[in-house]
Amino acid sequence: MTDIIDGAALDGSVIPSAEPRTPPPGDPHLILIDGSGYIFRAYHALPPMTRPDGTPVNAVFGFAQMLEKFLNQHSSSHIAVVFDSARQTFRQEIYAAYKAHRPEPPEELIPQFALIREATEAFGVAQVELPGYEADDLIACYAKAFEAEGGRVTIVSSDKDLMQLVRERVIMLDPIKQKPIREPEVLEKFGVPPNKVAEVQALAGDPTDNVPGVPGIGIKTAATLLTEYGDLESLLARAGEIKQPKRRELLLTHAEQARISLRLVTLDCDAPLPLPVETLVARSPEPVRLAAFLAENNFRTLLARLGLGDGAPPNRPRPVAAPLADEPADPLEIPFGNYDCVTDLETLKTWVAKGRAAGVIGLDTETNSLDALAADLVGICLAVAPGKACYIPLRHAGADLLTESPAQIPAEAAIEALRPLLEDPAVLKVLHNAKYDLEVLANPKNGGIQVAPLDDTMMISYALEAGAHGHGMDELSQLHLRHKPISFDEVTGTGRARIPFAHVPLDRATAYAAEDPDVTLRLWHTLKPRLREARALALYEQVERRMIPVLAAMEQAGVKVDGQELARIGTDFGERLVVLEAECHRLAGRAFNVGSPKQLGEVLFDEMGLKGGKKGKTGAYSTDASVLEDLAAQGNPLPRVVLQHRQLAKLKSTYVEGLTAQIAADGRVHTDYSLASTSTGRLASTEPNLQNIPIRNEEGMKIRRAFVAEPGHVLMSADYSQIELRLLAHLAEVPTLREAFEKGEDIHSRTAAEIFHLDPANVDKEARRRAKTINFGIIYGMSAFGLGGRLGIPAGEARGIIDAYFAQYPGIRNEMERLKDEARMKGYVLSPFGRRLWIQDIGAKDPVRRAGAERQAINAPFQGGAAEIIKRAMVRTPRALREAGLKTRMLLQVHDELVFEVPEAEVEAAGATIRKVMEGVAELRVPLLVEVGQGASWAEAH
DNA sequence: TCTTGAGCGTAC
DNA sequence: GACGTACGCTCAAGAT
Repeated sequence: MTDIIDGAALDGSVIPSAEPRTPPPGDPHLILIDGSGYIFRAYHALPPMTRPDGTPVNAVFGFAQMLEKFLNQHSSSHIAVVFDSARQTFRQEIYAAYKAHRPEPPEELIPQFALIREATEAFGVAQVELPGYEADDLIACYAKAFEAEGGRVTIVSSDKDLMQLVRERVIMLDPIKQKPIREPEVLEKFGVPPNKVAEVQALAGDPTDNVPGVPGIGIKTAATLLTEYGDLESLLARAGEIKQPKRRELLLTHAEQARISLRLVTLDCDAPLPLPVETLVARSPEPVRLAAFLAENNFRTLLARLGLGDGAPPNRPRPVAAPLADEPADPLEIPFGNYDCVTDLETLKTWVAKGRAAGVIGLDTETNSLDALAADLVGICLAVAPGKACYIPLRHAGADLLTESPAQIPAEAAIEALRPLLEDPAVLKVLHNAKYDLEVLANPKNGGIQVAPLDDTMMISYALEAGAHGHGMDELSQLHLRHKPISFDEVTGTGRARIPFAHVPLDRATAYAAEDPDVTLRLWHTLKPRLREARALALYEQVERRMIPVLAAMEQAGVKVDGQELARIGTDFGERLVVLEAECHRLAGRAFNVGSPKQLGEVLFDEMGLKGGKKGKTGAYSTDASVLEDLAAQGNPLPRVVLQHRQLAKLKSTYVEGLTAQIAADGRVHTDYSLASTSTGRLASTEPNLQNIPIRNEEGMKIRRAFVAEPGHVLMSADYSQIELRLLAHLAEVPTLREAFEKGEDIHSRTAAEIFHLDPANVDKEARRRAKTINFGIIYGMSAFGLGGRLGIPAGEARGIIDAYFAQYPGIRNEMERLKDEARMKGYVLSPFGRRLWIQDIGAKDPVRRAGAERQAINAPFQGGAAEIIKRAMVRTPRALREAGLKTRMLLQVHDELVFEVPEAEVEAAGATIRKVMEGVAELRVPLLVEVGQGASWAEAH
């Protein structure tokens, strides 16, 4: 399962270095614009210009003007502008003087670089850069990748260094002379074909880049020599044979310099691709965005030329380099609806062809179940462009038993026709909540399709705006597209009137179903570019997107649960509950429902006269555990019995019965992890929730013993020790806590010694308990009142402890204040790895709500940082296990713990591999420590 | 009869 | 008012 994405989305390079494919229809053509060349020319060609706010913009204006003109004159299926992203590259390591005398860019140009990137995005053109690589290298990489896919490539640049890339399907275009450069032009310039250009340059050198070459040898001589000797190495090897003594001497003396020069001028075409080739697909600019950009920079002539000026549209700008000639320019104006229902194979094939030509498609499935692992595929929907979508019914039935099934393509035939598209490494599939559809389609009964490569708009939204709002498709559609999609309930009805989707008439099914991939594709166009702007692209590509197949595999694997054991526990609990209930009734003097807090409150407070005020806005008595504990301490026996009843009732209903109902035919329980439901980046687990299985007391532990391994296997648990406190020591830079973690000391004892000024040997249990409470309380933003309540001491005394804590650890207080300020200023706080965690209510007038938001702001980075660390471990561990030749499977994640099923023979190797990955996944200022255990059950693995 | 929210308790 | 993040169960009241 993980394999389908691994090679693709993971490193950004979806293009395998396989045989060239048959070119898809529609002439795949990638235009790569050398952004640096454009910038340089724009800057020097135009006199200084500034915006009203004083920002220099002459290069931005020139760049935008040139780009607009170019897009107006050329069109292609794919396009990108490539920028340099480093002064320090591998070339400086080879030869320190490389480009050493290049002056720093002029001061007025520096603030314009960012604006130029904005301009590129505003025109709807992808921009590519990669730290440590020059634009030329990236151009080489993308040319190679696209050519391997059967496409052709045009490089727009006048940089002669790029001429080495010219070949049959790769040409250059000189942007000044508007002249194509093919092999003859290269031959004319260098006297050799393109594949020898680098060697000529290696001999001749290049003063502008400080490439030394061999003194006294120019391009002409170099070409002659290479033609005679074949290649540089042969020439250097046989230099002694050269007749002219001077030339011979020079070559012999400077042979090594020539070799170094060759490495400097040879472009590196094996760099990772920062963006998948598919995302470079040409698209029309969003008029609103483009107009906003042009207006912001006061580019009125361009606004006017594009028909975007004041009182602009109705005159829509013409499509610029649009992939489909008949696509209108503004996605917001393309109507929803009017979708095709595909019921014959010929039509389906045309949709498959359209999808391949588009390179990016929206995809969604319709099924008969929310449970991905159980669902039968009922239909598939595709979108090939905004507004162009279809529904392909596969297993629709008549509305009732008397009505015949509607005509549709036999499911197997349709699936086989779609498989090449859905598995095509050159077609990016965009889904919303991809994990679900991946699992449905991977199921053999639904075709066993391995969808790749993919993007997930839910995860894109989550990477951008966790905590700001939900990430369901309907919500995002209304938020970003101002469109309310047809709801599922509208189509199927609700309650007992609900009909299975397979029975919905095809016209209504199509109107609903095809809208989903249409919305998804439009959301992708809107949201994907924002990842870069929010500095969230790496988070999305390297963590969130990779989690999808990892979690799918974990869900599919499931964990074995001993149903008979659960049944025995349930019987035991049931018998004891009967006794406890009778005892409650006896102590109350009457029968009542012990499970009803309302009735219990009446018994305890109205009838028995115990004291304990009201709570909550409903005015009801609170009867929670802390209240009952207090009452029990007063000497009344009933609360104690109720507490015991509550505990067993909880275990029986939620864990014994709830869990038993979830055991699948394979004897295992398959949870559903949600990837985008928390505000901090944590996962959540549902149906069943396997992240809150009891562990803290003996009765609860019995449940955990029912989680077992297959025969011949053990369960292995690996959990991060004190990860959030380590993050506290890391983020707040607390030297003494760092030292304690480095030495492996007991962190709470160390804290106790420091805040209570005790000799470490004299820290007793109570002091340690208080220190532990405050350590965790800090991470939760706890107040003196809360701490006092927790410790059972007056708030004043708790205040003293907190003051002592902050006096000892001023860095922590500073960090807490900084986080609150950050949230107030920006509306979000940054996690330790840069994720934006949005905080609701931080600007609320209501002080209660605002205080709550401040606690969230304090807690979110710690919780979110820990979540990110374990996610990184999760995307690496399966691969590491595989590469170690192990069959160990990762089954569960519980926030700071991973659970594996390990063949007995692999225990040692798996433990070592897992620990190594988990501990090495982040470099903090304190070490990460992972505790590993194993046993026949989850209880024993701890 | 079904849906919804409160109250409670489980985990990290 | 007072400790962050989740999910699921039962009860009870209100909607259908």
